[in-house]
Amino acid sequence: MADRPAGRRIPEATVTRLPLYYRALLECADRGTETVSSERLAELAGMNAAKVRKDLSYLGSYGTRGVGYEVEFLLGRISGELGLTQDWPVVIVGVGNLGQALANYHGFGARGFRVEALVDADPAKVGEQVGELAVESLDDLAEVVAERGIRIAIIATPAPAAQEVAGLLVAAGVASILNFAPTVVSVPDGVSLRKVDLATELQILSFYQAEQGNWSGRKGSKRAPGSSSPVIPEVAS
Amino acid sequence: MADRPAGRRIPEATVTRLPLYYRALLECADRGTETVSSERLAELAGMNAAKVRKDLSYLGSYGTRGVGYEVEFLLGRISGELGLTQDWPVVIVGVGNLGQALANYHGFGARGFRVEALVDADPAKVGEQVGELAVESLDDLAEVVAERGIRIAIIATPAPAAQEVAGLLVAAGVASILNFAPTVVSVPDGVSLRKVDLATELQILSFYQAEQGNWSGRKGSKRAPGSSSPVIPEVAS
DNA sequence: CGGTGTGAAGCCTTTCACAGCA
DNA sequence: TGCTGTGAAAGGCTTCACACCG
Repeated sequence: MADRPAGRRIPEATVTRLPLYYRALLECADRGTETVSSERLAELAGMNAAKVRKDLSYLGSYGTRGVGYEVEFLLGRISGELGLTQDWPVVIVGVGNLGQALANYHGFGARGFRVEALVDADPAKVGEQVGELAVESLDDLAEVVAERGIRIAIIATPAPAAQEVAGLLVAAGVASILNFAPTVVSVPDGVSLRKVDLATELQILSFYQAEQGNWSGRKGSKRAPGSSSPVIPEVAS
Repeated sequence: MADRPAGRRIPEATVTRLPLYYRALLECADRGTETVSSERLAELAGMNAAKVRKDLSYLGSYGTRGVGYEVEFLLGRISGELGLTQDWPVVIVGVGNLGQALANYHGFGARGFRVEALVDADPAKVGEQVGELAVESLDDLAEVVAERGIRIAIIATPAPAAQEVAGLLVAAGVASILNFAPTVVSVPDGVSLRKVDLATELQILSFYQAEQGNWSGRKGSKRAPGSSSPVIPEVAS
């Protein structure tokens, strides 16, 4: 949050890139670098310098001409904007292959997210231990979400269950959902939804693969989208 | 492939949506529906009708005015375009939590991709059985890729190994890479690269979450963003 | 000088709206 | 009449290029 230049809205495309800058800046900090130029930052984030400057300008004018950006300061600025100054408790719904892998993925904790609960509809799975957590019942979802103040959820169920689970999550007070189930899920206004679809990503690659016979200089797929969204995503060079 | 209207290039944004239409059409086919209107298809794919028509028009004019699109025909058209008429053998490099989950994920097989090999740099993991496959050594990567005609790879290694693995893959002849490692990877021109970054996705959600105090009608992010796909257009290990 | 900050231009994507065909 | 196909308009994103400042 903090005091971004009044009335300035950060474009969606920029928002999806802030985490990349954040990661790049963390690397700089680890190495003890104190300032970075937009060019260097672009290199670390797989971007180009003009885009970096434009993006950062939405946060305010925090660079020093002739020098660059202060790493620590910018880190604070971005983590504030991304809401990473606090730890977000997260619930994962669906404890299959993917759900378990996500539960054991330590990249979340390192980035301000704490997997606080695992939930599954299958009674056979309830009670099972996964890492530090015991799987809880879908019936207790509302309670779990409310008690632990959870606002962010990950859906890792099979496709047919996803929409129903999303409904339960929203009813329980979750405001942001990351959906891994390969199906369309809709949520009411005011709830954020992003999706990650593994098979879809491969199919997109397959398109360019198939196209390669008559290749004619198209850039692979810098992703960005999105898809990333994500996909965006985002380099082929 | 096939005879798309000569000289017509399919925009990147459209390409990322073709898999969604494909999935929606498969649902229609399952239900025995023979034709769909752009409106219905939009609903099933979480899109709007105008966009669907525009997107499909890049494949050629295959709808019937006053009626809609023939499901079977369009399925054939899209799967041809996406190169799904053949099965693509895929190699997964990095058999940690995520790599294993991906190896066991049956959504790939259902969509024209066959996980044909698992590779890891850790000698302790080599030989280990994961599902139907035995883990092979990174040292044998080039051989594995060449012998099985692999063109598509998934990187599910820790971040520090990703760039090196990408290099090995490209050298071995892989032309499309899906990167789950949370780091920037660069590849030469002509090689397609997409990325899925789990922590990044959560951070984007976190942004909108943090923003909610001063919410003012921005759509959370129904992905497109991207996402990535997006659904994101996304995971890491 | 070197590197930021930013108008302006250009490109891509989405949306609109309606002509045209089954 | 109903729904596609598509020009045209609108909006957003990226790139350019340079004024400005430390």
